[in-house]
Amino acid sequence: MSENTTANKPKNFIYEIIDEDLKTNKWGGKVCTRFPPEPNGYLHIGHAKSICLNYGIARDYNGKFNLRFDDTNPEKEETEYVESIIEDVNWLGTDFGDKVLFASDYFEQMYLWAVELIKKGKAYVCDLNADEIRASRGTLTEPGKESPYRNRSIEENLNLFERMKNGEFANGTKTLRAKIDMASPNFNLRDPIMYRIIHAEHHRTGNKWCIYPTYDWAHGNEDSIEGITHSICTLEFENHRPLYDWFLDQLGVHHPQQIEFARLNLNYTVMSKRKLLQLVQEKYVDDWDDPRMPTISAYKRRGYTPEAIRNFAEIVGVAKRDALTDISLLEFAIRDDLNKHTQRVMAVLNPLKAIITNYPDGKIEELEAVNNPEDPSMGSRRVPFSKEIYIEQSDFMENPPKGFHRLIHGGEVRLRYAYIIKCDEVIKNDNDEIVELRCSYDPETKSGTGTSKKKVKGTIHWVSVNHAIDVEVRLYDRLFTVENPGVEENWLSCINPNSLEVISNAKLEPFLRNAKKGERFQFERNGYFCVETKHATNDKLVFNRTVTLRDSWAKK
RNA sequence: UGCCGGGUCGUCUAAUGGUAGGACUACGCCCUUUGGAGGCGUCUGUAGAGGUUCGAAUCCUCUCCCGGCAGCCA
Repeated sequence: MSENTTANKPKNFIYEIIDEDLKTNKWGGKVCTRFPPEPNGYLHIGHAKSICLNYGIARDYNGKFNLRFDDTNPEKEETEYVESIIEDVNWLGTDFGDKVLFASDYFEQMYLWAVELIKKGKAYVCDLNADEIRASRGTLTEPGKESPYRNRSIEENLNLFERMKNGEFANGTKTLRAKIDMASPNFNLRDPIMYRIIHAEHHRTGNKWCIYPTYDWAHGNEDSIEGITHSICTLEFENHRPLYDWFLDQLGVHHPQQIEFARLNLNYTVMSKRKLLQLVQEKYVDDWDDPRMPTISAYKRRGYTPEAIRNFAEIVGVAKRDALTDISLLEFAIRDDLNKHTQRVMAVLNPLKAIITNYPDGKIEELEAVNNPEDPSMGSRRVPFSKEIYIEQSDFMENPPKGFHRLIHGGEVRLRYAYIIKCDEVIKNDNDEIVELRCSYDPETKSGTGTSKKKVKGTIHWVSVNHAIDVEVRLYDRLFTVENPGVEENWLSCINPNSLEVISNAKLEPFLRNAKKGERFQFERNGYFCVETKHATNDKLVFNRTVTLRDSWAKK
């Protein structure tokens, strides 16, 4: 619980607030944070930032971190979402104690507190309908008008509120409102609604309740009940803080400090749950975990690691200014992690057959290949080499541009872990398409022998034809063609039509035959890939491309 | 035209009256049996105008720009 636990970390303004609180003993040395999702959709990378922030604070200060579902609206919430959220929060590696918490477990307490406010003359039952309330709220420049029901007696309010709870009234016919100030420049203080009548089945409380607390009334109560010290939320709640404070002050209960920070926005994607839901419902993507989505489950399926996500959260930092973060920061985080930890392997995505004419028929050599040059402890493997191999179509050019380091007609290139070969002949079909290469190899140039005097500019990967396994590979690109689709009037028209490319006949070295679902590899010179966990058949392995390798040649 | 926030390299983020720094990106060089990784280097920034001060990104004033707020959503 000391400051030096964070002494070597870069501090954001929230850490500074907490340091100061510890110094002044504001909370008796306690630090308690929470992540309070509404179970109305899947978690996305922006939520991951919030989770990392809140959990990171609890961890760094030896405090406590709660996972609490803000399930106050039965019409939008589902158990499926609760389950996915728990899974994602776990996957990120947070420790939220021995149980998951729910706002719905506090409904009784909140009801009692509402009664208390009525008794203090601070809340009243209002018979205005939604339209009438909107009409009387005023505008940006004009104050609102007080409800004609604002000055009901405490007894009448108590009676009416109980009858609301008992289900005597239809949806929308009555609300419980806080009696604050209809002339406040802050709309949130113009007699905000605390309870609305919703006759709907709640995913946890069933039909026990037909009145449900609004966010404004519920949220501070939830934080208070759990003993939260720092209630961290995003900027759009800044205007709600005075109300958060007002409720807690009226109640005289534990009063956490609300602190707002700027939510994460990533370019070339959308981050609103509403939009993500629409992408799913209208089938622009597979599902919430479609690898093109910015959801946690999608990143997981695509091959991202929790470490990379956490590191990304660290890299983007925490501040109050609005930001549109470049996706390259995320890609850096995942490459950085995968580079250090993944097994290298050779895979030819778009095969072109090459026959090494002077290599003996039927001969097979088992060549040694390093598994990970970044980590010698990962050892090496044997890769079969033979007369017929596949190389990448893009590794051969008849009319190469200046600076092309790969195979050309009459030129030489090294086959990774094998020999230097020379292209002697280009075979084409009737359509003038290259269908095969005839090459010759130099036996003196075998990899690792140190006998090669030759120097070639390029090294390309390959797979032995007779040993190759056929796999499907899915290449993903950004889901949108514009940097900030979320602000476009017709954002759906900005969807990238080429965000998914399926390659059904990629060739892999046999080492991968028994790759397990979710396993990650680097396909040398191509990128990082992982075995698909969801839509894959048994007869063929399917790989998802997590991210490409940096490619300083492709950029020209 | 109301209230609340916010403006620092292309992007994200530090500097809390005392040398505007880091990461990413881009570019260049070195190295390399992955055009990967790694190493080195370069470019680019305090929204504007005044003021206070020996000294201002930081404090004051005015201006400009951006975001949020008029759900019985969160």
